[in-house]
Amino acid sequence: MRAAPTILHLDMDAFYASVEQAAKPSLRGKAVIVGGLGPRGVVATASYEARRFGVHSAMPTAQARRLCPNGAYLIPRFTLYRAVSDLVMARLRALSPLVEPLSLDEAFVDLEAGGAAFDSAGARDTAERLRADIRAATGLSASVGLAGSKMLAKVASEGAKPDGLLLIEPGTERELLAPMSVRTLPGVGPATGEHLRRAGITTVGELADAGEDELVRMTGRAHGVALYRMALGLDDRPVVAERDAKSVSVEDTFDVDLHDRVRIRGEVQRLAERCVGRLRASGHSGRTIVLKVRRYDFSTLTRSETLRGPTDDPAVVREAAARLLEGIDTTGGVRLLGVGVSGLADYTQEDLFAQAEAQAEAEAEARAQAQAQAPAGARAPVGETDSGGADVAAGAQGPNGADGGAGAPVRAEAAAGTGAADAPVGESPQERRWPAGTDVRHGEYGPGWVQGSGVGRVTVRFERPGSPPGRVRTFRMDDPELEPSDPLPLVGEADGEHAKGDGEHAEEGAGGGRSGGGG
DNA sequence: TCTGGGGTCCTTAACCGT
DNA sequence: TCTGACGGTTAAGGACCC
Repeated sequence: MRAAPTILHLDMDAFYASVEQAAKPSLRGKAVIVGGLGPRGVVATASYEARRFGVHSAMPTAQARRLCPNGAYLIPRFTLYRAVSDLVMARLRALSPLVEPLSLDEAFVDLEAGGAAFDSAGARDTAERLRADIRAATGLSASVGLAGSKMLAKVASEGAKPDGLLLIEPGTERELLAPMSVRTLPGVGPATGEHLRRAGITTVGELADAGEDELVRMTGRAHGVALYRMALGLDDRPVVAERDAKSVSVEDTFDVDLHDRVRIRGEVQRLAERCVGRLRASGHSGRTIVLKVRRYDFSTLTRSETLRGPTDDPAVVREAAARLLEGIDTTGGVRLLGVGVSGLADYTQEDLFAQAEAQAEAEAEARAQAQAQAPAGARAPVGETDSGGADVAAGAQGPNGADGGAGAPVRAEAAAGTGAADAPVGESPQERRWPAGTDVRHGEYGPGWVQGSGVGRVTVRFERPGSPPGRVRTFRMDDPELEPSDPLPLVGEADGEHAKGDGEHAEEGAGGGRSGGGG
């Protein structure tokens, strides 16, 4: 009674980069790198064309530019990726109620639970239809792994990439795994891999031979047991739809290290506000406030404080974060700051009033106890919770249209300035930023995207998902005809229209993608 | 120009109460 | 009363994943 290979793992190929290529016809077949573009940015996703140059995720963008100077470097556009992801996940949910998303571009599906397949042939069939379906809906390719467990399905999809399908027949898993590197197992990263290598273990087969006791001794209880089972191909974790979030956090890495204590305090306050904004948006409150500080030498400290009860009051989180910061030595400089909240409860707006009260009282310890106990029944009208009103407004200044902020955290001061009145920057007031990859619309030329900018100019390529590669034009940064716009759907109202296939050599357009003023 | 951002889970240590 | 074992909670750090 071995399990039929009806656990499916789906992995979209080079997802962010593929979406960009689908959205920007001139980039198809070109090296595309999506990630942070600042001096400390890293690559989130590289297209397969870029990987041929040795570029891969998690590599510093600066290094990627050295390896692949002619690639197109773009900031991530999460709103668009999320929209595409929703289309894909909807396809999966049509197959089974048991869909477990791992990220925007990956998910497990229990086909048997949905009645979509009960044996190898059925699973293969379903998976091929799914891949075709996803391609039709999004224009993107996906790789699929099928096996009797999550771990093996994932190993299979890895082997299927790109644009493939691989099914591991029950009974063959041990032989299949044995020669593979220990690093192919989920949970074995650089540290554990190196640890095992020093013990002379490099393959999954050797891992299995080592035995459970030995592995537990080497890597600890939980890890060792899991490792041994995986090495044998054993994995009975179920596919679970809907898992609750356990924490919410935000962090920013700065272009240059921060030294000024006042500035550092200010940034922590901003991060606390942002964090609470996200916390509330998710309908949660939380009990433990965490401050994260990465110093100039990359050493990372965290400090946390657990409150008496959960809160979603920005003032409370700000103050806790400020307190935690006071205990940290920042001489030498700070490269990253972060604020998080964990110990989540799904308290929502009604509890705000009670929370604020409880916290105000928190200093007076004895009474706080009584407060926490108070029934949540005292639901205050939202309008009355003064603090509530205030931070709703504060939260509202963030999501100003595009979520572009995600791409350029480091320039937060400038970027946040778009909607906020708080920009203290006196000079160059109308200076707009046009990060590479941004969607724009021009009054005369229509939709396009920013290919690069610098020295007061911005270069835009006018094309859209359904169109042939478009042509490039350069404008002044403050051109009134030019404005940011929302992304267009990848597949949709096929704008049939003018299919003017003029030559307009799109070639070498990618080269222009470099945004740096360097050129 | 070294090394993002958002998470999860595990381990260890300290501390408290039984 | 002293001591030890043990469990739960909190805090800090680390590994890992996409």
